[in-house]
Amino acid sequence: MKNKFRSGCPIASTLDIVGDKWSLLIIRDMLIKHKKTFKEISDSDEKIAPSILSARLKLLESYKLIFKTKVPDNKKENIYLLTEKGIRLTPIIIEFSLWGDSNMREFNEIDIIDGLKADKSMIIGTVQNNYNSMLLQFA
Amino acid sequence: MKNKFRSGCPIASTLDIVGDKWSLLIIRDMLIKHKKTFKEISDSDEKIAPSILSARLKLLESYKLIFKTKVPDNKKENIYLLTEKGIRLTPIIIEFSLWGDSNMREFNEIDIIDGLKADKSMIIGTVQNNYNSMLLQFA
DNA sequence: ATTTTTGCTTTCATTTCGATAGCAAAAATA
DNA sequence: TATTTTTGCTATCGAAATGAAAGCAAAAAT
Repeated sequence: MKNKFRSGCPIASTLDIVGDKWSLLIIRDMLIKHKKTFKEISDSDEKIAPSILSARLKLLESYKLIFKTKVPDNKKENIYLLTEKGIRLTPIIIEFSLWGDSNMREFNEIDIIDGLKADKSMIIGTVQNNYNSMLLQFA
Repeated sequence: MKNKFRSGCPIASTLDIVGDKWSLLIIRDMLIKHKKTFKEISDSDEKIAPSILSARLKLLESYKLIFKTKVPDNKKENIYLLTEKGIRLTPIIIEFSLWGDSNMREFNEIDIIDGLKADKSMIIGTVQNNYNSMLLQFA
């Protein structure tokens, strides 16, 4: 894996990893919808192609935003879970959600998301707590 | 301009506009470094190609994140400024900065950014206030 | 009057994307 | 046990985006 970082700027470096059209949607599905398998993530509204999903999962794993595991009773199915690093993307996801909700209605019909009017840090806390609770069954 | 939105999800819709490797870096330069001309933005650490910068500025303008103006004593130079919609991206930019600062040091040497330890909403407020103050000279 | 700067556009090679098909191993079903 | 279905991918290939370099006209500076 060659060095793909354009500069030492933390914003640019973050964009170098998740600055594409798909990575943050994969994270969204994992973090908010608790999707865990290739199949589940494939079945999103936005129809990600398997070749892209495969490549993104590998990349996200290489930067330790996600990790791969299995459950004892299924030898085939991979379970993809967010690491701490990945879970810490929650504030970014929530800010994207809030910005789209407030600023894109002029150009696209935006879904109403329940609870988006609540206090920001509470939303972030809730999302992270819910994910961590779900994680316990794999610990 | 064809409809390029993949779904009604606010996160996906935001990604459809600024979900590429360059748009948020252009916004960063405008918002934080107060860059205003094609030349100034071209001279970033990350060396954006003029063809890409040109295309991005047009796109950001079409979605009303930025607007173009001129100063009376220079007929050539375009001045690019952030709109309200654009300025409202501040929380996203700050979260990218914080996440990169905390999570990417393992993979890239990340610049130390002054004042990033301060209270999040204070940082956001300061960045936005500074930008708005600068804007006054064009009002 | 000449040179330099600015804000682009054009060109074209390279890279990435993305739709579709395919496939082997495992799981489910008969 | 045999067959079918599901899962988690990989391969292929045309289309789109990226990016390096050159070019260029209008304006500004000298």
